[in-house]
Amino acid sequence: MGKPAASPTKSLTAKVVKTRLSPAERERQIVDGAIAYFAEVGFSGQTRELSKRLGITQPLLYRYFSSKQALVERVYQTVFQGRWNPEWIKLLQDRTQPLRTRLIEFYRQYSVATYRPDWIRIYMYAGLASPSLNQRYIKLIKRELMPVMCQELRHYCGLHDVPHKISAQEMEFVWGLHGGVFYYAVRHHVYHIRMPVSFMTQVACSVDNFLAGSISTYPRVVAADSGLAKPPAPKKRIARTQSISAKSV
Amino acid sequence: MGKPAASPTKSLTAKVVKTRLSPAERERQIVDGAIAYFAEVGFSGQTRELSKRLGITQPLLYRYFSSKQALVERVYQTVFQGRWNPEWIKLLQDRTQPLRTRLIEFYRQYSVATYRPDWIRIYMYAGLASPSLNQRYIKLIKRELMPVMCQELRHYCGLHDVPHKISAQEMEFVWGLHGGVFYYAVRHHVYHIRMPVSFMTQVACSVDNFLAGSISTYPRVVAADSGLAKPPAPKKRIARTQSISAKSV
DNA sequence: TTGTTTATTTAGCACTTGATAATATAAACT
DNA sequence: AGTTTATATTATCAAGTGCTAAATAAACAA
Repeated sequence: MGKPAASPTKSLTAKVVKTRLSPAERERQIVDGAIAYFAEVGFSGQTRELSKRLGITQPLLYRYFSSKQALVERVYQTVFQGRWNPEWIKLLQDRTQPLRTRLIEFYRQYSVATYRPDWIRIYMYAGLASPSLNQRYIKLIKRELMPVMCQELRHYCGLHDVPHKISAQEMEFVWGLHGGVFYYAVRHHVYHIRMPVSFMTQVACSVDNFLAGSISTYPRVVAADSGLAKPPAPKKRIARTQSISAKSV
Repeated sequence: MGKPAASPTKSLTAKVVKTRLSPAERERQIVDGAIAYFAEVGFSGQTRELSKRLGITQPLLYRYFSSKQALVERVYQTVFQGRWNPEWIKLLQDRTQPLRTRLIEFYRQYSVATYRPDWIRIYMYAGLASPSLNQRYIKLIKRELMPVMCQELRHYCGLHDVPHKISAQEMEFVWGLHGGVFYYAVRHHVYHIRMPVSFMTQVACSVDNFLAGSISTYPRVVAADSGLAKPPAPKKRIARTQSISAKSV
């Protein structure tokens, strides 16, 4: 069975007790290990290497998951699911606090839930392999988070009685902040850039700048939408957009 | 040799003219194909499938590249190299134009060079597989682009005679804008999200908000750094940083 | 103890995949 | 046309890879 080279003197300590786990426990262990492993090497990682890291044999994986694909999808599901906390909406809508405070606190909590190496890496691997899951996640953000942020931003900017629905331009306006914060996390956790400014310091700074600018910028965005969202009749001149010197290069 | 099923009547048209390319041309063709292929499926893509797409046999790849790894590195090199145009610095420093105009024009040109599916996807695959290349690229941005943007931003905010060097906090401030713009491109080209607001419209909007906020925010960032960048003598109280209500959730 | 159940391992199949050597063949040069 | 040169293909290897069936051993019940 074992390698004949193993000296018998070690047999006392070498007799590794292979405990049999309950199916539920073993399954959880496999999923956890798979998350860590696939986050590290991507979904083209091998089942043998995964099993090795788990300290089990490779065929055992197939007792719990019918195929590698099934395991991968379980990893997807586990990672993407339950990352959204509905409490965040209430937090953002709590107007007893300044919006600045709410946004900063939101990003603090949001980052704890999602901006960690495992999540971000699997998020990126998944997005590259097949973007449908990311699309769904982004749709969640777009549906749950963005309208609330826009609503609070309208209030913050004194736009109290804007009749029309929140527009795509307004959403995109907020995505600007959101994307900047996200990319900080990517540089940090995926590219392993040394970040001289802490995440929360940077969030505070970004939020400050975002809000300070919004006072003058956001009303224009809100106003622009109502009329310009759909084709606003081709009244304007043609050469309107940027025709900045094409001199260079 | 061939499949016996092939009817001889087809031999006239079926005789595909396999043109022999010059080594330089063939090599270029392989690299181009490899960029497109690896951008699509990642670097775990197979050499057989790549050769199939190129319309050549798989061993032919090994006449031009000693190993798959060599080809991959050539792809890295080709994609990452020569994306940076030094003219952009001059463009950004041309104070005969408003900073807003310069920033928008910069992002127009920058996006043409880098925010395309191939580049972004390979950038992300590379970053996940081994971040060293991305680190080098980000270092380039940090060294060439960020200081210039910060300098122009100082000028824009009327901070004419700031003695000290541009700080990490200032750089990070600009990364906020840069990251937001980048993430737009990721959502668009990697996650294939339908973007209802065009890239340039969104860039203009982000730049506007960034600049509008900077007037009040950036001076504080610049000032904060000079003293606080390095450990500023432990004079201050301890519980200084964020102590935002930890009440929720 | 003995038997039953089932988690876990051993052994191995079928296929893929990077890589190589031998061979064929198109172009270049007498 | 005949010879040479180097491009391109065919055939194939060895290691890796997802997956399966049978053997083994731990837990539990009689």
